[in-house]
Amino acid sequence: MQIAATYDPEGFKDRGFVQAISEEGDAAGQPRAVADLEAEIGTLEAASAPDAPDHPRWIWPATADLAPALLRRGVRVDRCHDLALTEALLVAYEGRCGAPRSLGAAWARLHGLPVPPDRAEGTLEAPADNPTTQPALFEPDRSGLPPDADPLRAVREVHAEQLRRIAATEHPGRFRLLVAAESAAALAAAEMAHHGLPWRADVHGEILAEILGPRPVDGSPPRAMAAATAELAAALGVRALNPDSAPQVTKAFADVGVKLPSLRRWDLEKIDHPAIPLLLKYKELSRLYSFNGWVWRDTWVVAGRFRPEYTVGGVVTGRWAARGGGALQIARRLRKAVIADPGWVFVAADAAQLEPRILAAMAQDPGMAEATQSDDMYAALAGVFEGSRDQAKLGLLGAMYGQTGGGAAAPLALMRRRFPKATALLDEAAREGERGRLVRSHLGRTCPPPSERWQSAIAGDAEADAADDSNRRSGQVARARGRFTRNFVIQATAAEWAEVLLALLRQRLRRLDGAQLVFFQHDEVLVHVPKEHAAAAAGMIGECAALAGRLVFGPGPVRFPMSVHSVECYGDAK
DNA sequence: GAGTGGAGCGCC
DNA sequence: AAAGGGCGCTCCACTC
Repeated sequence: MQIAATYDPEGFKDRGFVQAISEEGDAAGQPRAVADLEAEIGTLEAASAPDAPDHPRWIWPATADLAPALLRRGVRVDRCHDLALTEALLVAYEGRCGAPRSLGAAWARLHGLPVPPDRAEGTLEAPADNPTTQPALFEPDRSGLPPDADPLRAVREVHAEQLRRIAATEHPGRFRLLVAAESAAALAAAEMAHHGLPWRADVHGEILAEILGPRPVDGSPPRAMAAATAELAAALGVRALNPDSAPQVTKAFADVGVKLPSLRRWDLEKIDHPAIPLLLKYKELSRLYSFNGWVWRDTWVVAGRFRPEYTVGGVVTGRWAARGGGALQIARRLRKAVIADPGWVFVAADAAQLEPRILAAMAQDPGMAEATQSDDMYAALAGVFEGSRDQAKLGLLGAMYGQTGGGAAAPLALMRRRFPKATALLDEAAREGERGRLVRSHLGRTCPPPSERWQSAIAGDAEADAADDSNRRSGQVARARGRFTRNFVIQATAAEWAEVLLALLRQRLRRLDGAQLVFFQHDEVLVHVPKEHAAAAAGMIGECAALAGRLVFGPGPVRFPMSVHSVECYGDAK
């Protein structure tokens, strides 16, 4: 059963409307005003089992606006159709990537009215002392609907129109799966933000103290950083130096006769001078201090949980973005602070070599598909690449990233010869990009059109006097676009496979009392679960990975193995 | 003093 | 001759 649901944009926070609608998107019941929309949703969710045929699928403006409030009240929703996320997928498919996606925008487009811009998402505030703080009585309305519009009717109309547009895509079944997975992912993201990632502030503090020294009381740099700065200055023969200042560092090295091509670690490591290791040491310490130091811990770890906010579809390729605390860049050495509650464990799973497997499945390349039978594709292909696993990895990754030169040249040539179908798929995507065309993932997520810079570089090509220079530049811009589209088809399809996996896993984990999804990072998932359920959760992850492969690509030979570990500490997972 | 852009790092 | 995709975050330098 599908139920349209929306807050009353005019009313108190909790007021809203619901109405049953048919599979085709038509009204199938009377609209009802309810005094407490969240309670109403909870009641209807609880009225039937999740796998019952009449269990609700909520058609609503935006999961990100509704799900947090529902979770605060203990309401867990099973399925939804997120109109804003779907609208974003559809406008991108139709070549208008980035067009406003709110319910109000979609409704205005439908009626030929001026389209309001999306309301900027508020910047994420550091969490308050009490993470369950009640929201304000009036929530700002983000729907973008004009005040005189009937919100329920807008939901109904936009939904019906979206169903029509989905049916008009080249592969409607695939697109429907994409919409379902994206909507389920939004529910999962809200749940993860609600649960938070277990984080031991005391263990974090021990790591910092060990590496940086005691916490400074006055905002001065910690002991180890001050020492590294002093040693660096001494080695360069200067009295004082700010190692974070590129001009100062460049000049100090120049004064001792060393020309630095850049301050990147990669470039610095090639230079033989006693001050270089000191500079690298400083950069390492400084990164920890400024990015994940005491200030970070005190800001983001509240009541034993790290609570970032995830943005589903926040990246053009369909990967999630995260705001707050750099959630998708948790440094490896800090994962020691991610420790399960007493009696609980993490079941940590990551998809092994996901992107080459995605390529094998998309391209239906028999040689690559054969290699996916192994848990280590690169090792399985070493024979093809003159016995070297490293060369196999270089060839596969280089082909997907658009690398051409350097050490990758030889393995890329082998890749081209031995896996022609896979190479052809990538080359085709790159060619389309270089011509300014759009490319799509397997399920239909579509890349943005070329930037203005790209357009003007190509256009400027014809007019420029210095034709050589201009040609070279426009060629560079076109090739950069080609590398983007080449990678897009793989990264975007990998992201949708991962979202399908997440959607399946989220459903299945309901059977395990207490199990919580607490972290998701592109191809990796962390489940926090009572110890006695760890084996069951691990089994579910493997099953869901295999099922995700069949749902996205249909039956086929490509394997998607997961590497799964039950650990008390995330740092022990790999 | 606030805002912007680039450099650089580290996660996938 | 060389030519690697996506992000978030922090720093500095620079501009207004």
